[in-house]
Amino acid sequence: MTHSVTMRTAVIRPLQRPVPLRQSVYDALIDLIVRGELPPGQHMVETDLARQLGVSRQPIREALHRMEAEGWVDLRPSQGAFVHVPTDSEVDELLDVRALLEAETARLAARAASPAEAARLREISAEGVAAAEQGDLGRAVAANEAFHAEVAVVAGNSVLAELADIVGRRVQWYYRMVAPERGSGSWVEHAELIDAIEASDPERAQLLARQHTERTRDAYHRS
Amino acid sequence: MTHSVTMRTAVIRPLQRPVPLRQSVYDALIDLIVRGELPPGQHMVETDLARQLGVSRQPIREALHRMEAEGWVDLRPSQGAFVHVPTDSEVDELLDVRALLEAETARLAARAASPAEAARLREISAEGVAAAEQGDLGRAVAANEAFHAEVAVVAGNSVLAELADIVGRRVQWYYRMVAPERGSGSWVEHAELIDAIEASDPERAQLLARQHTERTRDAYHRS
DNA sequence: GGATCGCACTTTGCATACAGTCGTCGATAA
DNA sequence: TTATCGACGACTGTATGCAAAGTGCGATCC
Repeated sequence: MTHSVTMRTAVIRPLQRPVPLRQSVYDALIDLIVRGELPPGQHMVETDLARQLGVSRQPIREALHRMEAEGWVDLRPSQGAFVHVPTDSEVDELLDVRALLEAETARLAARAASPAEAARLREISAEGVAAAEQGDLGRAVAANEAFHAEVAVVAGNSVLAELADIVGRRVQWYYRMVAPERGSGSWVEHAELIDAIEASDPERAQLLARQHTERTRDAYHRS
Repeated sequence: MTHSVTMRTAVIRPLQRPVPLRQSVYDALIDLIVRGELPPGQHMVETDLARQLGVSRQPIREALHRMEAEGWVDLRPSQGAFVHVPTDSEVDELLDVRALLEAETARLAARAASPAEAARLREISAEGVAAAEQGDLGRAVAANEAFHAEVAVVAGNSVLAELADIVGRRVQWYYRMVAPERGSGSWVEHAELIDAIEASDPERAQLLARQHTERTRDAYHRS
């Protein structure tokens, strides 16, 4: 019987539990904000969102609370949720933090990367380049996220990875508000970073990641 | 009338809106966890907590969701909340991140500190020393938190401060589980840090903060 | 005796209901 | 005409209700 063979060799993973509604709502709302449908300062009325998304207020509330913790919205007591309005100084602060987290992630990745992992990074990078050349913005953004996620995995610090992810997504949002065309990442710089990681050169990887973020800052300030 | 005088000189601040129940619940639950009343792995049943705290399930749920985002509990779909069980590797990761954040905070603080702010830090430090000498653990812990908070304020990056606060509190929790006696902070090391900040020596402040966290790591691993 | 199936209880996830608070608009009086 | 007070409407904060999913225990069969 092929079954017994399958049973022996198959990787049993903890299965996919039903995705809670609050998670879907969270994703949907973040998307609305990032895409600019909900502009900064916008009052997000729970009842309206609930009706539009076809769910009750409960999952909406839970998503909004999480979004507040991550800095997407401000929750004024007994007034409700408002899309967060970033100030210039706050953007600078956020970029500082991102530089810190990304640089450390790159450093750790360079210390720990195996040849196979480096190859995987090159793969993703190639996908990103291809998408960018074809002008497929969605695929390029996806590849960019995959790249950062993979570097974080290689670095092997999940706490750091999670923080970097949260901070990174907010930076992406702010960045797109001033430069809608390119949020796909600079693949030339990524290639250099992979070189450093593959060469197991932590200091260089750290420096490159930091420069990468600083370049984002310059681009932001020019707008 | 003294009133008009008061009106003129008083600092009008945005007033304190009613504290949502979820905030109180959040504080209460964190306290229960940190003090060990709810041990790691413990199943936190919403109904029970609601009855014990005298509120409905709703604020409990909201508090638990926030606590999940900050790493205090794990939320298994359709099973509920469980007090997070830290692994050794996770503690190491967390300490790495804390070292990173605290070091950067110290560096920024040293770059920006005014003499008045340095004096304020010395004040808090003195309070901490006094509390420690009298064996008043509660006051010592409070002074320790106040110290870190003040350094964060001086550093002037609120995003960084918030992350450092969240990470720091979790480290405190883990630390107390293995060394209940001293979670009050080492005031000798704090004094050195203040020296560096007062002398506007960012590199030295950064190094001292990093060493401070590494010492925490050693103490943890010895237990 | 041991393993397996099924049932009942527990608990969460989501929906709905109710009450308190805030903002706004209009009426009234100076 | 303008400022102030009051009532109305809208929205949030909290509580409760209901259905589905999960777990554990006991009965049953091998």
